[in-house]
Amino acid sequence: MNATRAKLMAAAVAVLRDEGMAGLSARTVAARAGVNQALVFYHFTTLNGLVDEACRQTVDDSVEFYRTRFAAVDSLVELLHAGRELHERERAAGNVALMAQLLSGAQRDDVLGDAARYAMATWNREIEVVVRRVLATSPLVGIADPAGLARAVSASFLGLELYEGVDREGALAALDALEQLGVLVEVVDDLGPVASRALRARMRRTRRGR
Amino acid sequence: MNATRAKLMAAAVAVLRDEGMAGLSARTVAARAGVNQALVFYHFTTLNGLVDEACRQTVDDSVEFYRTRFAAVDSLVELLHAGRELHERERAAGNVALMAQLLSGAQRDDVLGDAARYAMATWNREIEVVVRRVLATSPLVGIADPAGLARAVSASFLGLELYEGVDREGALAALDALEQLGVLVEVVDDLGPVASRALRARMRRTRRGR
DNA sequence: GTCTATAAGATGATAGAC
DNA sequence: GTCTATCATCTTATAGAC
Repeated sequence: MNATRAKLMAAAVAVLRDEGMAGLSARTVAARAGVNQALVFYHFTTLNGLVDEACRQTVDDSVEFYRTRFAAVDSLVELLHAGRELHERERAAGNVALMAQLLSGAQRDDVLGDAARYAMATWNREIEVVVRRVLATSPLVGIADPAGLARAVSASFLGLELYEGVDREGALAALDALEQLGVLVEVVDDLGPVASRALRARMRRTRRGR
Repeated sequence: MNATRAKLMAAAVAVLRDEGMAGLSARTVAARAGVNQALVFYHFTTLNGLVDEACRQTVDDSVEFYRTRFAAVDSLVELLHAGRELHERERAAGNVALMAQLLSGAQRDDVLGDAARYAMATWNREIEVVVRRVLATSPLVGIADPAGLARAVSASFLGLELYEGVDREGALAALDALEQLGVLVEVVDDLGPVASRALRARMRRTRRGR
């Protein structure tokens, strides 16, 4: 694979992480890559074309990295631990900030829109498999919706990352509170069969009541 | 109050909602307001100054609108209903999209950063009061953190709104799944005193174990 | 493939007429 | 307060030399 292409894609990701969509231009990216600005258009036709490819590859790499880790998860406790580890690691790598900026820019541009849809779908597909497997042995099976939960989790992480950009302490407090709620689900998960049955009956009733 | 000032502020909010930060410029805002571009700088000194004032006022107005509504909430069931109503209404008004774009732009600009901090703090303050009051009569009192939960809720809504911009169906599925989990908390809330005590003891143990 | 040079246009912001 | 006209700077993108 071409070395300049790779340098430009890495630089595009770096600029989006550090400066956001507002700081992105063919010139800022090229300067970061240490190459000439015209090469952006030679290799990727348009600036958004570069962002598109760069984001897709970043997501593919991340998801690939976690595939084996996810495969080992088969209980809610393990899922909470894996989720925390994933979040810490992705955050440190700046990948969540990257996604947030991509989604933000995607509201206006169709190319970025496709890239954003691809990124979210790739993550959601992976998360949904794990959530589905974990829920299978939980009292919540048949009640909770794995596809919806997977989407809620990834979207919430995005929002938390945006928030962290302006208020780090507040975002950390939010994460702790969510982990707390995760523990609640964990406790429910550990209920005996009688309590489980009662809970499920109660939730079915509440659902119908809405 | 000056009419042109008001028109420019309304136009800035409209542009941010419909086109995002990427579509914002003194010219696009002025065109939308039906006034000359130079007036942005006459009235607000800089473009970000205009965005700053416009966002602050929008947040103040929204929070003010919900203050009486929130004051009537004193149970988890009511909180879930009020939250759903608030979300629908704010989403329809485009205020969540506005916040998401503000937060996105705030990663790079200090003026927008201040505005974003103000907006989040204003919402969080209001939500936290309600969460605290509701938790007071819940088995989760002393376990769940109202300040953290308030921040988690507002940040998650932001992420969901960004996600909805690229995948409407996915975002709606996520919202439904979250409402489902809300029902779970509601069920816990309705436990009798014996079950409550058992749950709290169990959660304390789990917390220490971490 | 990579560079320089440059076109064609958008941007924030200001000066000055009215 | 509002306008026109303008500056300096930045943008994406291309043409053509090497």
